[in-house]
Amino acid sequence: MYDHYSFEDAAAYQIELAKQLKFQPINKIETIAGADISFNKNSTTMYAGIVILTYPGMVLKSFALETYETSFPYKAGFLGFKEVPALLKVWELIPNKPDVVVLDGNGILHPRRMGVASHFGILANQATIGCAKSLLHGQNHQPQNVKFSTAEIKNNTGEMLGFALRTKINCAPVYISAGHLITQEESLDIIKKSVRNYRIPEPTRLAHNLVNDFRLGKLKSGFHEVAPSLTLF
DNA sequence: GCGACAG
DNA sequence: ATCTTGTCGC
Repeated sequence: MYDHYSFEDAAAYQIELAKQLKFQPINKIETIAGADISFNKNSTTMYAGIVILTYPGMVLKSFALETYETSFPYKAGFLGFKEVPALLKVWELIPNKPDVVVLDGNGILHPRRMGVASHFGILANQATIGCAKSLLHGQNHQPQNVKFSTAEIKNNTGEMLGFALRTKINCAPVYISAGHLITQEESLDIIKKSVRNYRIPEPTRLAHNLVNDFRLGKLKSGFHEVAPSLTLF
């Protein structure tokens, strides 16, 4: 899909896509999804997966897995070109779309406001949140070593582009930013409510686990419903 | 030119 | 991202 794009073309395309970004609160959230990619080093095969869980219960309900071929290389600032095409393919397998999707990477916390979460959000016309494990753009003070302590991230212009969030004591923070069709504050709130006992919030953590099992042949492609566990009685 | 650099 | 052993801390 983007295999023939030069980085110069890609940057111009990101600037155009960014003009379509919209930030508004989500009315009601009952389901949240996590999306991620896994691949073997030096391979063009991408193993994409999207998991859907209840919100705020964080109970896994279903998940979709699919492969996609791409030769677009990884380059800081252009992650969407490598991952979004594969994610859009798995996205089609989901019958009932979730209320919001969390991506492993940034939203508008990006030099051209078009991180992988914003990129996917625009193309899928879907509310998205970016949750990165390391900082790509901007600067911030270190949040206190207290659970859910935050620090604003600003760029050299002074624009507030996201938050560093300490999801677990003694662990490095994660970086949250709005992707599309959501606000910065709501993105932060939703991620806080999606954290359990790990540094990585449940949507992205489970997506990462399943996509890795998929790559290792432990799971097959397609849409899967998870048998409801009877917590009752 | 120098340093930074999601996954 | 993936590969990969030991090691530090709760």
